[in-house]
Amino acid sequence: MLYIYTLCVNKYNMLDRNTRLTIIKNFITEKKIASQEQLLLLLKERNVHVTQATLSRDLKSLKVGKVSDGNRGYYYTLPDQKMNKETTEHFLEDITRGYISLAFAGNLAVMHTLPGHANTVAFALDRLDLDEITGTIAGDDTILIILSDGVERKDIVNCLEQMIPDLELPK
Amino acid sequence: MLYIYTLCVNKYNMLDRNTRLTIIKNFITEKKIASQEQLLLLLKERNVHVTQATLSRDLKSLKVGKVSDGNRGYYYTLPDQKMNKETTEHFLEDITRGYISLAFAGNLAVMHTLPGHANTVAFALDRLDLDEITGTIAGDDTILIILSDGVERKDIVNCLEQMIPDLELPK
DNA sequence: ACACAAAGCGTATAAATATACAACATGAGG
DNA sequence: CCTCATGTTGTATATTTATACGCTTTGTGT
Repeated sequence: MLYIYTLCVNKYNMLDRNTRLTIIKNFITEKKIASQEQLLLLLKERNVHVTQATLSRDLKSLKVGKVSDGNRGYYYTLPDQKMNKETTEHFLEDITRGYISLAFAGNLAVMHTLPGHANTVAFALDRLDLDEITGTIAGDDTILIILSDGVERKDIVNCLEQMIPDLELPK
Repeated sequence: MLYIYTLCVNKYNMLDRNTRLTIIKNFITEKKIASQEQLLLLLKERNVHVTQATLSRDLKSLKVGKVSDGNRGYYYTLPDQKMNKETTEHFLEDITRGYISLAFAGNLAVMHTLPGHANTVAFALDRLDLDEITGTIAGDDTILIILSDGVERKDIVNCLEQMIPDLELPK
């Protein structure tokens, strides 16, 4: 992951707010951050100097939550973006966000997703209305994709690859 | 929803801790609770008298998180019970606890479980990361298991038998 | 250029949450 | 019965997070 941010500063040496929010989002996605103080230090390492008060406001505006790590700790999380926008672009984003892997068995395809994302991804696949896909069934993190008659593995891989070049698809 | 709790109190008039935790879980499930103070009042209405300190400890032990409501507010949430312990031993226990039977159809396997256990068992099967299994889809008491290419029925039976000798598997 | 409104920030402080500590309760072993 | 180890709680306090207030910046209309 590469962080890109402008170095534009005003006379008060403040980084642009949106840039800071982006950096914060990246930190929260990548690391398990337990407190604003910890985040403050991480930002300081990146030469982003703000106070705890600003951070508190930033987190609220990002709608960041705090959840258990399963043991004794807590860490910040970004909210699930289950937006209701109904555009192809949005569906592709949903797929990209949840996708982990794709495999085949017989005439079925099995897509693994992040936990809880299967529904969102399957919904997106349905709404894309692809000829190659007859239907999908979603569990929690697995989607069964029923391929249309005569559709080969490479067809569906090509189809997905064309729409979302970033996906790590099977050969 | 009916709340059931014992009225057993000791000489310090304290309700049983587990009972209180159950009541708290119910509240958190049903309502959007934004602070410990609010929860304190709700409990008081049910004649459960504790201090904020105890509540803080209760929430931590329940691994309760706090997430955005999408607007300006935050509310408590219980963690997904799926992501708890992540050890092979634990997964095998989950399978043993829920397993009822296994059957085959084509290149698919169908596992029956105790009602409500399918998700837990399927999650465990997934996380064991077996070569023989391409994916699973869980309903309430049934799991569809998609076998990997070239895997025979006896392969999957052997595999499960080796890991969990106690299971009653098909001959 | 000027006035005004809106947004962003830091300081100081308030509000919310966590915890150190000591008291009491409970259960196991002697 | 006693003693020790463990667990639960309240009080008081520490830590963490949110916000009121005043200042600076930026944009907009005149």
